[in-house]
Parts: sequence; structure tokens; C-alpha cells
Amino acid sequence: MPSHYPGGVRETLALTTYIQLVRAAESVSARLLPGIAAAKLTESRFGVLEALHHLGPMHQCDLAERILTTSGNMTVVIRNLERRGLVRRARANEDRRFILVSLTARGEALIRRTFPKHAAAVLEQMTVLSDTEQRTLGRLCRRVGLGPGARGTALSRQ
Amino acid sequence: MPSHYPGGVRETLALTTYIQLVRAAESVSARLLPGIAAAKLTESRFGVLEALHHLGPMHQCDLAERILTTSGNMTVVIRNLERRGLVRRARANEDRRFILVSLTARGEALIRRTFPKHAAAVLEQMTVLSDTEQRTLGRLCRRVGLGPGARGTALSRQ
DNA sequence: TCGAGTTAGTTTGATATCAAACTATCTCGA
DNA sequence: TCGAGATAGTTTGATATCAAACTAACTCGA
Repeated sequence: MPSHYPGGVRETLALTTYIQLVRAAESVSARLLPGIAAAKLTESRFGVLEALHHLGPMHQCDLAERILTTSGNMTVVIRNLERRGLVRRARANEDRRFILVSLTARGEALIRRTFPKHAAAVLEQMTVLSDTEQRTLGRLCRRVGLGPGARGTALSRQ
Repeated sequence: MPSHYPGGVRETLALTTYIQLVRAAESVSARLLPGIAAAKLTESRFGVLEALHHLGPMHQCDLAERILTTSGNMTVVIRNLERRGLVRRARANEDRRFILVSLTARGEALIRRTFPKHAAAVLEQMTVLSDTEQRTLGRLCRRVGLGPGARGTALSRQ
């Protein structure tokens, strides 16, 4: 991309690869957005519902970690989901700092009806690659995601 | 990731690969953010300055396309850059619908001083992969980014 | 048991983001 | 030349996002 950038060849390769990585993620997400918007959800809200659906009730802090967002942001997103009656919140008794978030019947119904379409859309997007290519992409992405400083290139974490 | 998800094996592979793609992009971007924030910039503003630096003055609509954002958003981001005296805007005379955005001396100085550090940080992040692996990742990402319906898997567009 | 430090969550203020409605300008054909 | 349609940019209203300051609740050691 920076074709006449005076940095070294390796820097140019890294910049190009990085841009392609970000663009790929953004492009696919953008193509999935209409399906999510059709259910009157945003990506964050969909992510929360999906996590609760697949993993069961969770503490707000665990949700934030899973969605890769800040706690302040999580407060807002969950408040909006609660306002629409899709999730419910309850202080934990053991440790009253925690709030347990769980799906309401409406939330459960919504994600149960929405997720299969989403999964099908993801499949459609990823099928431009063969299964083997997808596994290669996944493996490379995992290593990049873990980043420098991750000990032991294999087995570090799923 | 959805380990007990009842969808098919191929759907599970696609979902897993997609998540890894998005996480990799988000993780690396998050690790680059401190460097951008140190220059009192956001990702969008940095992207605009970088584009103007490497490509010269551009129309606002071309910037929006390059940064992958909406025109409405571009208005805001550029207004904020203008407020800080980093870019300047000028109506094009040939076609008065267009606005030509260009760097001021201050903007030029800022990006000239900031970009090398950014490039070095990207290199550090991507160096968890060998050059060959980076090229493989880039190639796969490009195909995913182009998406289904892109004619001719090779040479379609860089 | 008391207090320093930690952790979960909220609030605040600034920016970003989107979709959709809108204005201004241009093009092209009848 | 005039008017319909296209294009560039702005505005609006809602949501999201972040960092940082804050409150409430817990832990652990002296």
C-alpha cells in the first residue's frame, strides 16, 4: 500500500499484511451487519445475546472480556438490552460486586431465531476459502492475535 | 468456539475462523492504539492524515471510501482535524460539490513524525509470523475481504 | 478488626459511528 | 433550457466507544 514508502521491505510487508487483515475483518463484518440489523440489534448487543445463549448466564465483567470492550461500555449495552426486555440483571449474593446477566424468554427466543441465519451468513462468507485454507487462516490469525510476547507458539491457549 | 452448537461441522469451522479473524484484527489494533493516542489522535484521524500524507490532497468522498466509513462520519472527523489545524478544506472550483482536503504544515509535521513509529509498531506485531506466513495471511485475507461474488479469485484487484 | 489495596460496576465528557433526511451542485436527455 | 436523477457533503438522533474519575464491595495482612 505505501508503495513509495521509504521504510524497509519488511516494514512494507508488515503494513500491507496488517491492512489486509483489518480490511478482511471489516468487510466480512459489514456484510453480516444487515442480518444483525434486521433483528434490530447492533453487533455488541448481538454478541452479548449470543454469548449468553451459548454459555448461559454470565457476570457482566466476563461478558465485557468476551466482547472485547470496556466495563463502562458494557454498562451501556446491557442497559439498552434490558430496556428492550431481552436480558435481566441480578446482583450476586455471594459477592455483591457482581451482576449476573441472563436472557429473558424474549431474549432467548430472539437469539434462537436469529443465530442460525447469522451462522449461515458466516458460512457463506467464509466459503470463499476451502476448509484447509480456513484452518490455515485461523491458525495464523490466532498467532497474530496472541501477539509478540506470547510464550510457546503452540498450545498457549485455544 | 460454539463447541456444542448443533450446526454442521462446516458451519462451526466458518464461525471459528471468522471469530479468529476479527479477534486478530482487533487485538493488533488495540496494541497499536497507545502509539496513536500518544499523538492525540484517534484511529480515524490517524487514517486520514496517513492517507493524505501518502497520497496527497484528496476529495472527502475518496477519503471516506479509503477509511471505510460513511460520508456523514467523514464530515465529523475532518471537522475535528480542521479544528486542530491539521488539515484544511477547500471547495473544488471545477465541481463545487467536492471538497479537497489537504494537510497543513502542522498536520504534515505530525504525521511525518508519527508514522515511522507506527510502522515500526506494526512490524513488531506482524513479526510473530515469518515473511512467507505473512504473505499467506495477506493472500487469504484479501480473498475473504473481496467476498463471495468476486469474479476470478486471482488478479481481481490488489 | 481495621485499613490499604483490589475488583465490579457506574458515570461523565468527548469522540465516533450509522442510517436517514436534507441541501447544494452537477449531468444528461427531451 | 429545464427538469429528473445522480452525486458530494451536512445535519440529526440514536447508539457505541473510550479513558478517567468515581462508588460499592470484597480481601488480606498487620
